[in-house]
Amino acid sequence: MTETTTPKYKVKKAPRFSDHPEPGYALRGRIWLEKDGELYVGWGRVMLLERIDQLGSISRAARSMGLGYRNAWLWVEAMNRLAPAPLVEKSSGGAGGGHARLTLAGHEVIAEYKALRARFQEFLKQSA
Amino acid sequence: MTETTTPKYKVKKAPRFSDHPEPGYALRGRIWLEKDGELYVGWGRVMLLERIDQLGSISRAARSMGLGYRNAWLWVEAMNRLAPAPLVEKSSGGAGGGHARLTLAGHEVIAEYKALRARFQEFLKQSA
DNA sequence: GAGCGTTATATCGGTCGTAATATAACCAGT
DNA sequence: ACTGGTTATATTACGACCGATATAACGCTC
Repeated sequence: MTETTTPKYKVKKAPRFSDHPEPGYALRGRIWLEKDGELYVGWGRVMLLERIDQLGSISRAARSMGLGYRNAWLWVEAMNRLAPAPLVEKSSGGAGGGHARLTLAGHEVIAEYKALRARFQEFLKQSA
Repeated sequence: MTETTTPKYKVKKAPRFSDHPEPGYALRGRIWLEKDGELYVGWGRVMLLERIDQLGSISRAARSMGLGYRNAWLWVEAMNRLAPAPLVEKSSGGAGGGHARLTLAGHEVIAEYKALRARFQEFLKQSA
């Protein structure tokens, strides 16, 4: 008999951002900010904010990072709702169809999170 | 008209372990160990190892922490496979139906991860 | 060898998040 | 007015993970 090597169980997954599946053992981790237990800012959202800042629109930012527009829009919506002041200023219609720009608060959040993340990466490296 | 307040979108989630949904802003995070990009040890798995050590069986450990036996078994299987040496020693049949015990390596992994986690908690507190 | 509780394994169904798709609203330019 | 690309929103479909369930294998005890 051909004994089709029983496929066992599959365990893999495909995380969304910044995965460097190195060989051997590795210490990995994630950090994020919550507001009242709800996700406020994480790495993906910060990347989105940066792209919006660079490209001027949610849809372009989403496309550029392989993210669906729907999700991108939901994320922006959530961040604006959870932040003390909106991070992204949106407008539909008009020249070019519309646009989205970062507010000062948006830029600040990017800077804060990236600084935090840098310290965290350092922590992971130290602890490895 | 009664205008049934459009339910909008839902965003909530229900993480598995150690969640303390505090009000206001909070820095949260998770760390885990991977082997070749696959999850090796995380908080849930360490909890499982501890329960196995205390209760002497996978099924009792699983029940005690509201985890399905299937998952508990899969986790143990994965950990044993990914570890340099098995963390859990299993045997079926016999007195009591069978049992599972931690190896020395199992105890070491628990200690290592918990120490790491403690440092991480400290990091989160400092960075908040 | 019958019983028992555990390990071991397969299968089905629900749930949840995301992808894909579709469509409307918007509005400065022309 | 019409155009064009974006924001805004709903709907559907799909795939992964988990819970529940079922059943076999195991081996000590009686």
